[in-house]
Amino acid sequence: MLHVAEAARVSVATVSALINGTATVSPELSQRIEQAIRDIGYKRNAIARSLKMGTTRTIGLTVPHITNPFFTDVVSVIQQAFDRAGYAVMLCCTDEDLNTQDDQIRLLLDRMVDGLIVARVGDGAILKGIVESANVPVVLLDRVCEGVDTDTVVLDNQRAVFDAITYLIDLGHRRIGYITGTFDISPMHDRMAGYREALQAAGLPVESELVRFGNFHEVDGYNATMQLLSLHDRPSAIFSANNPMVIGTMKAIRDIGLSCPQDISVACFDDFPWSDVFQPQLTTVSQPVQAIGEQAANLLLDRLAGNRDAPPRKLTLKGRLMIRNSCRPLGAVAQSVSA
Amino acid sequence: MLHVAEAARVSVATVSALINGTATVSPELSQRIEQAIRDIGYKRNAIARSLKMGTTRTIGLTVPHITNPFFTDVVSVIQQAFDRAGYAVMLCCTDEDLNTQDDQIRLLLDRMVDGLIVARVGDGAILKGIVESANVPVVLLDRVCEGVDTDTVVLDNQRAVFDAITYLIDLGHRRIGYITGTFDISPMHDRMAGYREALQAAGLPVESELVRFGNFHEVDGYNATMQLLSLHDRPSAIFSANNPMVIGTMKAIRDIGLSCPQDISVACFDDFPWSDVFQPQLTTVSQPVQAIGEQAANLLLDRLAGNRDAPPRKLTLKGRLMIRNSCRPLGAVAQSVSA
DNA sequence: AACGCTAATCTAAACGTTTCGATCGTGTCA
DNA sequence: TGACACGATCGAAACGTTTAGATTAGCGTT
Repeated sequence: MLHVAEAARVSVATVSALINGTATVSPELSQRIEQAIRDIGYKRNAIARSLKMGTTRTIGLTVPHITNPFFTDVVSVIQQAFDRAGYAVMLCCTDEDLNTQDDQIRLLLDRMVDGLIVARVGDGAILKGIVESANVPVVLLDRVCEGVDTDTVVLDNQRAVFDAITYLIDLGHRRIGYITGTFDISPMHDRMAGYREALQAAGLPVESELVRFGNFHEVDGYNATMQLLSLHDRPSAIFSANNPMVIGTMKAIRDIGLSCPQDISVACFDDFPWSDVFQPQLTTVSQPVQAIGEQAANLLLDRLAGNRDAPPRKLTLKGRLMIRNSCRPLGAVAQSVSA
Repeated sequence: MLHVAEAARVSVATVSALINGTATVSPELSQRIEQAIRDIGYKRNAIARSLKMGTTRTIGLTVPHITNPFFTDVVSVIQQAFDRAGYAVMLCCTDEDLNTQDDQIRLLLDRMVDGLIVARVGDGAILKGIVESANVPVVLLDRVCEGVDTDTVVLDNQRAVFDAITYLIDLGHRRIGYITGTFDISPMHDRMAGYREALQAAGLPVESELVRFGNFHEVDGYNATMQLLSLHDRPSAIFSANNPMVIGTMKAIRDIGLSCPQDISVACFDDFPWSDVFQPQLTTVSQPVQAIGEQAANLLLDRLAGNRDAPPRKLTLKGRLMIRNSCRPLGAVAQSVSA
């Protein structure tokens, strides 16, 4: 900018005024300056600007795994929304690891991000600290965090799983295996509550041998399913509480020589774009990813636009059960298949 | 830092020296400073540091669509690699749009990213300018760019498609539909060359009615497939040159009342994690995503480590044909199926 | 003619670091 | 004992912007 100013024989203040439109500058100087900018190929340095202005027009986004299609889609929507608003987004993947998450949030804050969207991991003690020291607005995505009172957008997980399990019960299933991630994040907790609630509403027992834990990855779903299928009295249906794990479930079913839905019914949380067209067509709980991403972006953009003092807004969206053909009715139909 | 210095009754220079270990500072001052840092909760401002140092420890990464599983995986690998190295990554999605890409690259450069990894779009004129003005190292991913001479990691696309098409020909297919994206990006061009080469090697004609263009999205694959299937003499196999489009292909096959592989064989570029387990199990060309991401990251990290003057390095990796059950042999087997 | 008002422009401080060169004790050696 | 080197510390400039406040010129009023 100094060079531009010299070339145009004006002060840097005038150049700045012209670029930002913060003051009127005469036509002749404007022209000289614009010419100089072109000649030199000047580009404003956003870092210097950020330092002075105290804002980077960059936000931080952390998710557990970008390869989980749910997060892929949400990240994509959020990225687009901020792109439109002229913000850059720094993406971090925490790999479901609390320390990694802490490091990454620190890294983002050091870089003076203007805001944070976090699909958190772990118990959120650090998050609490950040939200309370309250220099940047934070919106929590997909996962609430007790004790952290800030903008949030989540799904009504309990209701969604309740509906899915009730659907299985209505089909005649009585022993329904349930594969979950660890309970330190709210969705897993709430989804489990939906499972319990549905069983209880139907007067069925909640049997602990039917509930298996995994660490969110395909391989965990595989192992959990293997355990379920080798039970003495094996379940007739399996519900997987996240979608990378359901791939493992299907592989386990195949490897053990069974088939879905003939021998065992399967449903899971989170939809796949290809579910409609490959067999078995999975019955899933579909999250409104577009809305989730947009709402999260809007909440944050609103804070960034200056609306800092409004009380925390908590949005809860509804999931939708997508009934396809991976779950079969038990009873009458069972005979016809085994015949 | 000023506050820390005051609280510890030292100069800012000493605080800086301690934090960065750039000079020895006596035990007693060290202790006072560390105490002050803890008391105040001081965090070094990375923006100010970047301004002074001329480096942000941030890189820019642009891809066409993060929802394309290939890019999802590559982004994930790259993100991890830079995370390990203490770099942040700014992610941009260009949506296969040249102007968007230009804007985003400018945005990244304004923010003084230390380097750029680009899966480009369009003809790359801007890219050429950037690479030539040469203040930041650029590595090209997945897509080369003629006239731009810089580090690159790509697949041997022609060979990979040659192998896939040859496989179909060996199965007895003679009319093989081919769905491609536009030729302004190198992989589409090279993959088409592989298709041509395979047909010619087998003495088969390249018929233009069998080649359909789409804009990389599922819906484009759908439309292209519809056209292919309504040809007077329809193809017995379809190869899709990217993987979002193959979902559209499968939907079109379903909607038109045919089934794969009984009525029509399908193969595509890029693998899916679930291909093994859902029916039909797609035969695909699998790219070594892990290696691609790591190599790209390594090339850039090497430049960032100071190795600026080495001549551009061009890496070409090999794809792998994953034969599953979505393509069936023509001839003898055909009868037994239709019986 | 002196005055005030407005519009255009400039000067200089500030943002929070890093780093060069200067300063100041202290101990060592001739 | 004076000179000197050395280690520890500090002062201040610099990175490239923004912006408050000062300055200047032009012009209409009284």
